[in-house]
Amino acid sequence: MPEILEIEYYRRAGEAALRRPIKKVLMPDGDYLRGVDAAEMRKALKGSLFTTARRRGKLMMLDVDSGPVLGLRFGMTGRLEVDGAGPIEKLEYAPSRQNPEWDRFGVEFADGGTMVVSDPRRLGNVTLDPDLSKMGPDAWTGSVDELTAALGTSTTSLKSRLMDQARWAGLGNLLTDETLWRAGLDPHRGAGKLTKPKIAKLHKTMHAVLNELSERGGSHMGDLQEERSADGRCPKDGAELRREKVGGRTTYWCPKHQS
DNA sequence: ATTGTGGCCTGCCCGC
DNA sequence: TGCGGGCAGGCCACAA
Repeated sequence: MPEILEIEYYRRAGEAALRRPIKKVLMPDGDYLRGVDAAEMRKALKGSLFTTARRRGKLMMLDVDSGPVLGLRFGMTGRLEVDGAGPIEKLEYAPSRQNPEWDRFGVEFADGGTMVVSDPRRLGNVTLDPDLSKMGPDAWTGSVDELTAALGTSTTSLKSRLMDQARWAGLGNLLTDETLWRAGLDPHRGAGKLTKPKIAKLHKTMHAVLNELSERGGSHMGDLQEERSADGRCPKDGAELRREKVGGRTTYWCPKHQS
């Protein structure tokens, strides 16, 4: 489920996990660790505490006072729970009922509380010292110039470029569709073919989407969302929405006003 | 290098 | 009610 907005909710929730000594590292699913084994992870966290909760794109990071950085990626169905509660949100596709079997990683604090990553589909992962060099600017804070650079002269579709985390980090399928729909841009349009004013509009629209949907409660709260189904119609002009794969992802868009 | 594709996993929903 | 197919908000390895 999570895109940049949800990861930001998790980051905020993660602030409740700061400055609490870690008593135990919970690793019920060894495969959930990437590039680090259970012993190394335990060594890095046990007896230490988190000092900062950060985020870049869809990557959440918790700085550990002893030096390492814990990286959390949530995949499509991951969620973070601190002291048994997740941030308030509606889970559209992820199972809404919690199941302890889906706990993949966590820590138990000396005070008895916990921070747990639950991920039914196991597409997320946990790392130490995540490599940020292959990640683009954060979509929420990136500038117009950075967006322009991210689009570059690429001939790939605008949609797939916006979702390329190595160029522009944070947008997922829903936020991209909502943004392009509001900006009146055809998702198939060549990424590197936008005029300067179009890029400026895209940037402005994207920020409006992020700020607005963040307040509404998440990536699934877009104006387009409820029409994301068979026979969906454009909320702007009533045209029948197209549903097709763009950049490998199911895409809804309005052929009447997106060009 | 860049771009497209398939696959990873599992749960859920819909139609039969 | 049960079953099978298709779907899923992400990301990575791989091939062309």
